[in-house]
Amino acid sequence: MKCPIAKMISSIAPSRKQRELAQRDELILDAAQNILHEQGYSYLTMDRIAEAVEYSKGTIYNHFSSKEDMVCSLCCRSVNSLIDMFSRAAEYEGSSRERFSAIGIGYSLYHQVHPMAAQNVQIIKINAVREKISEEKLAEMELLEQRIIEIALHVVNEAIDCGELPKETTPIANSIVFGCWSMYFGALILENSDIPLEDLGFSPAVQMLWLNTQKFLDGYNWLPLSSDTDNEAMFNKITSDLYTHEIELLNKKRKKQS
Amino acid sequence: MKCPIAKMISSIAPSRKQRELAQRDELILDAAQNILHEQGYSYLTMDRIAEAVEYSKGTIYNHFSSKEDMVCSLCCRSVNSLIDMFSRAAEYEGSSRERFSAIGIGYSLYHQVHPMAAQNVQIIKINAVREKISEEKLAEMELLEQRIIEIALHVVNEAIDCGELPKETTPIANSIVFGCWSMYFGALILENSDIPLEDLGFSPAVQMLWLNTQKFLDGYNWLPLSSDTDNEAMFNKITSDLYTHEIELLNKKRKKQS
DNA sequence: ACATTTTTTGACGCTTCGTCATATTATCGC
DNA sequence: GCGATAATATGACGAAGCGTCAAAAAATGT
Repeated sequence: MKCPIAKMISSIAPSRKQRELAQRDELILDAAQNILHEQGYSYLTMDRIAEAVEYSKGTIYNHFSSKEDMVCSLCCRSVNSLIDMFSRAAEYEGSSRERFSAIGIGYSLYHQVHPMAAQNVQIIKINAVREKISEEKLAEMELLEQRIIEIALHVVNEAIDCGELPKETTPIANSIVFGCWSMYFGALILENSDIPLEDLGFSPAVQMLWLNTQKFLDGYNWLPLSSDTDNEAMFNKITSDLYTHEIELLNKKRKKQS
Repeated sequence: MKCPIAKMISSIAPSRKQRELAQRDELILDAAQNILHEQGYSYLTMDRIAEAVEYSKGTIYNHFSSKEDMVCSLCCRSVNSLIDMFSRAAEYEGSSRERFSAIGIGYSLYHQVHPMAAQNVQIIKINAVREKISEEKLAEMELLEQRIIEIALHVVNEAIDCGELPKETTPIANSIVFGCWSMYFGALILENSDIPLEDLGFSPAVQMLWLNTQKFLDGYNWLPLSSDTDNEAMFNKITSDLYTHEIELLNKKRKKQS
């Protein structure tokens, strides 16, 4: 439960020592991420991390109160990256609907490049795991989640304000964000677990996700409707305008695999 | 890895011994479910289960090759219950859209009554957990999943056949089923993990889920559109026509809690 | 140069999983 | 019924991993 170092880092004036510690935080997280990536979650143990960073286990525990705490920190890094991507998407020049769609594409893309990030999120959503994460880390996570929701919500509200998304009797902004969040999150997990979706007759998840998002937004009458749009062109334009970097990484990955 | 008894049960002629063993299977699962329900997943250990059923640990391992295998079996039971509910929903008299909506309501309802079932599903979707489940059990699970998807898919195809759901250039039946599956599954997990959705400004998940499903189906132009329907009345009618039993259980649960 | 505080270390205790040699029970031929 | 053989049950045990803490080492202050 105790984790003396972590608390120090969060103070305002970053002394040399504090910087060093923050740096080691990252070092440890990098090592963990590596192990996770190369060998999978079952192989991730505190002893192995300690060995990888060449510090003792005790020192690791000065940075992270538990293994779960560490995985949660990895998730925080992921969400931070997502916040970056979402922010870019939210400022994309184009219709409000394009901006919102861009967020979805970003989410898909990020998790294609970092499949193991998805696993981590999945893991820390389990209550039995959550109860082992420190209060502070959970609070940090919640804050980040709040921020990322805010970004999506903001685009929806812009759409309502400019009339591209009709106001209804019930407040819908939250429902739309929640709907997409759950849809993308659910698809991610289903895609990521070894269930052979293709054997069950499904197309690639990303493709269905794109179609479903458009239909979902159509259902809310978010203009312009997908029937008035060349969706494939829109997808490609957004991707190349916003996410060239991610596409490059993805291609590199695919080359490596083959 | 070995689990001699389990294999015997699956043979065709059910002798007295085999019936006894199948019964003990259930006994163990019930005990596990109980512990899970009362004390949570972290408290679920093989020793405790053994103690609860008054058999030794070795005997438990004759029935289930691992703890994860057992949780997966619990999930199989859940999916079987869901298949029952879905089948009822698929035969509901009413429009195809009502039948499909009824499936969604069933899913929501089931997991409201059995929140811990959701946790189990969540857990066995994690790859690090999956790799500890026996091949046979995973195959069983996949078969059940296939059957349940089939039910939903069938309703969609009926809708296409009778013209209530317009055919499009791309095949959409799978996308619709996958879209709902991921949306419900994702919402379930988000709702179930201790994230305070309400603090983030969200309404109850079930409510949003219902709205979002309707909008989603509207997007696909599945007739009759929700704008031409009294959705609340429809929700209530389906619930009382099909799920009185579940509603009763839910009310009992609520009474207990207060 | 010494004292005090901070940080690091890894051996240790504890929990849990899953196994396997042994004990117990059931089955069957006679 | 009875002894032999097969099937099943048992729980002590080894292995692995988490998290702790007293003691060692390093840093800091005087």
